[in-house]
Amino acid sequence: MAHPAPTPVHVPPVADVAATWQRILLLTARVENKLAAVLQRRHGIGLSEYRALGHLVASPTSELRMQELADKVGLNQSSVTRLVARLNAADFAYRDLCADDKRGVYAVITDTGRAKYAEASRTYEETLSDALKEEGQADPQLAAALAALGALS
Amino acid sequence: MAHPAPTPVHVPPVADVAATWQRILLLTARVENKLAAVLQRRHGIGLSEYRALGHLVASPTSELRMQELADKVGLNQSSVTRLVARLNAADFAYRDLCADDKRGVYAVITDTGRAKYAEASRTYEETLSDALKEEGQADPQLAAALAALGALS
DNA sequence: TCCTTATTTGTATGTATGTGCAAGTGATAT
DNA sequence: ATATCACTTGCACATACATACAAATAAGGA
Repeated sequence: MAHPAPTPVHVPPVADVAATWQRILLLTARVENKLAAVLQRRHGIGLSEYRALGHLVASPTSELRMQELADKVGLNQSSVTRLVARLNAADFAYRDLCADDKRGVYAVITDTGRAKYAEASRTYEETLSDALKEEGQADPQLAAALAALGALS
Repeated sequence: MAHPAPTPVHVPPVADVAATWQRILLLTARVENKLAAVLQRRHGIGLSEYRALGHLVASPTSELRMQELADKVGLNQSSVTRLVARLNAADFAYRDLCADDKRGVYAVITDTGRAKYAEASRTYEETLSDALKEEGQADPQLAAALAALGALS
């Protein structure tokens, strides 16, 4: 083959979708593991618990129906039953029966839960920002993608 | 305050890192769940199993040390012991003792495993591409980020 | 050198946990 | 009544962590 086209400096990396997906998964796994570890160590709380508290805090009424909470945290109903049980055991939330529909159950955040969330959220945000920044430095292409989402700094 | 700076047409969406991270997590959760479901239904195989087979196929020697495999699939060493046990039970791989280091164990893919992977990988790639495309359509900003990584089409 | 002992390495097993699915229960709606 | 809804419970499973074990390697002492 005479005169093969000179390879451009930046070979556009062939977009192997599966390989790219794996990179994304490894990113999320590393960051999530770090978040979970830090939250557990510094505040004695799990990721699911933390996020559930976050959604409860964000609720104007300080409470959410079990199914709503399930949707928000991305767990199924049965998992949320147990999650709220754990929050209850830690005194971060309690279960309140719905007055007008006796099937319904509200998960309500307590003051203790609020305080725990306030405390943990500083750690969470900081750890998350740092972790993403770090990942971005190791992989500029990833950094660009994260920046496009507004996930950096 | 007189003369506040006129708000530009595109308010740069305030980059709440945590909220963005949640979007990414929901994306991965949805896609991974879909992949897992389709793989399980059409090929009777789990995601971890599929990915382990992928790494074994990619190995020039068709085998990997347990710890190597653990690193690649992003699982704990003990989880890989059980993962390979499942692959073994399904006749997709077998365990081979390392000759020069009797502590070492190789996980070796079988022809059956190879065939299963070849078959499942078509489903996997297709499902993944479709799912990402779909997610991208629902969220243009996400689409841009995915495109930056070469994860689309 | 050879033997003994300690440390490290590679993997396996016991146990606990969080999760999903399927089935169950009681309340509501049609 | 019957079906549907909101949630809970029983069960199974994949995973992580701590521990155990066996092989390899290192360190001394004769």
